[in-house]
Amino acid sequence: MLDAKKLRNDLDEVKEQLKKRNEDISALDDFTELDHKRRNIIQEVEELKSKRNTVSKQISEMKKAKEDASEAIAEMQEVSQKVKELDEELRQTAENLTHLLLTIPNIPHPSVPQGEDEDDNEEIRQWGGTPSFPFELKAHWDIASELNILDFERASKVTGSRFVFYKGLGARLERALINYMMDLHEDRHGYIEVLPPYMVNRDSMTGTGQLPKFAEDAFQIQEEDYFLIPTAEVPVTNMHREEILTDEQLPLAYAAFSACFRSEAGSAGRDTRGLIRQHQFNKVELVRFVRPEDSYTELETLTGHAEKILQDLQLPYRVMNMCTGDLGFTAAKKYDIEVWLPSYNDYKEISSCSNFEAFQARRANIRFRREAKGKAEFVHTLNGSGLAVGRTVAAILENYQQEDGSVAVPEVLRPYMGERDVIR
RNA sequence: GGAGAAGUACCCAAGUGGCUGAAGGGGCUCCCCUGCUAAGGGAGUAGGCCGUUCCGCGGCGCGAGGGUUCAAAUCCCUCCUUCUCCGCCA
Repeated sequence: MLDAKKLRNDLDEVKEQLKKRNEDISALDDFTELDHKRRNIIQEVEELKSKRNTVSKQISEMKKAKEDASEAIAEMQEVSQKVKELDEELRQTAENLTHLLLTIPNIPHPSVPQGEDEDDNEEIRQWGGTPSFPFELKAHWDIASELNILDFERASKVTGSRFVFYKGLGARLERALINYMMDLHEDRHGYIEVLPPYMVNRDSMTGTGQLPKFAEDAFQIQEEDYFLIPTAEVPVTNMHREEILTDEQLPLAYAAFSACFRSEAGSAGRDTRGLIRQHQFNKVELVRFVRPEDSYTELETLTGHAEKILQDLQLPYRVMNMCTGDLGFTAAKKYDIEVWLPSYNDYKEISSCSNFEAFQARRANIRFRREAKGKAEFVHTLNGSGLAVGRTVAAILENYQQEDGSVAVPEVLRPYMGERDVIR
């Protein structure tokens, strides 16, 4: 959510900034009118309430003095009726205004390259080069089925398409990665470990920006107004919804492992094979609450924490600075980390590291105070995958495949794999 | 899931319709007093949000949302959370 005061003062400038996103922002045209209407009603209704408060007190005194107050009471009956009508009108107007604000995307940071779509994203750096294979390489789903460590067929029988059973050393590899990532972030990068709820309520989904605009991307629980989390970002960021943090608490950093659930609406036919696009997948998510002035150096720190995993795993990757047209609704700036997938002969997103500035904090009302008596300010929130576990498994299977069909185990994972050095 | 009880400020807590724009404690901050400390005395402690003609004024705030009333922490309804007991369960 953007700052209503900023929209009031610099609407044209905001529009100019948002145009770069290549998105429909015509809803903003109604802002000024709604904002004025709201403030006019407030003035009118508060004047009446003030009068009512004063006269009510007089009525009380008149009654005590045994005077006749019926005239004043009759008058206040009318005032109260009017107040009721105006309050309703105000509620309606404020709701419209809030809804409008909730559907306007974040303003891109000046360091975000301007562009229309993913082709305009800017490569920041590469790591690890691209490996060549002296034999015919296989896609991870073929490697996995030959090793009997992933079972897509039975998962579609038991549930449906885009679900998977991990089996044997496949399941072990997934679990090893989760433990490896969590240990690293907790022990070396200073994150507090969190195991969050996998369902959240509507306010939480609104706080981080999944609702109201992107309802079709989420799975919703029928009996309750709950949603399966599409990422641990939602429960973890919302942990501090409606809170005022102290300055000493910042920067506050959480690492959370969770399953993630996405309906993948509109992705029919894309990445249909393998682990890349599932309705349920595991992810380790890093979430940071920081002082506004620190958020851009924090974004670099956060991205570095995610990159460290890939470096330890010796997986080639590149870091992309997402352009204005590919930024996503909530981010002011976003780096995608893309891992090399030999079967795609291309890089594929494995982590997304974003600075939301105050966009989520304003929606979720997460603030901090620099001094005990100081004014509460919005924090900046950031998050990034560290990493998507399923895609990491895919990358390991493909990059570590060997001619005989086996897969070498990355060295850092061996302690987590019962000291095995190969999956065969 | 059933039955009961409770949600008031940083914490505890009084409060059954109008001097409650919330008593009283505790804690915290500042001051006084006594070599230091403890004890004692005094003052402050509703923040937050919203509006505004912004060193001021006004509105809303007693779990949340509605309702009754000239007037609601107080009466009524719905919901949420916590606690106790029962049931079920990993």
